[in-house]
Amino acid sequence: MAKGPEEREHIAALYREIYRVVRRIPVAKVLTYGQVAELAGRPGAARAAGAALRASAAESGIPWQRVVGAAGRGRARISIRDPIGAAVQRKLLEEEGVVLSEAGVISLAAHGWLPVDRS
DNA sequence: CAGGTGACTCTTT
DNA sequence: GAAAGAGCCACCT
Repeated sequence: MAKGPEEREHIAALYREIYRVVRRIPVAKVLTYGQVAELAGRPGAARAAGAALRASAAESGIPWQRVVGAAGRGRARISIRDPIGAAVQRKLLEEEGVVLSEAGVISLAAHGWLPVDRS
């Protein structure tokens, strides 16, 4: 494939934007991967948002636990496949006040973050 | 370089 | 409402 320097910088810029968006999510609020991608200026790149967050898990200062998968109907749910990782995210969210059902489902009406409403 | 994978999402069965 | 299909983007082999 041989990615050119331009394309690589483009992707690096996308990651930086994704991290910027995630860092702005308030405590006890969540965004879906799709919303993060959209706010980062790349609608449709939800999967890329997931990859970016996976890579950022090791870094500090990024509240990755506040990004979840869209489940439709104003609902979202933990989307990490690995049971251990999912448990970690659940714990982090509960510690900051996010309410999750036993199946890991979160109400966006209660915890969904609307950037325009940031007061 | 091509094919497989997944922390995605929406539509249709 | 779960399961399957089809798009999507970047990563890894």
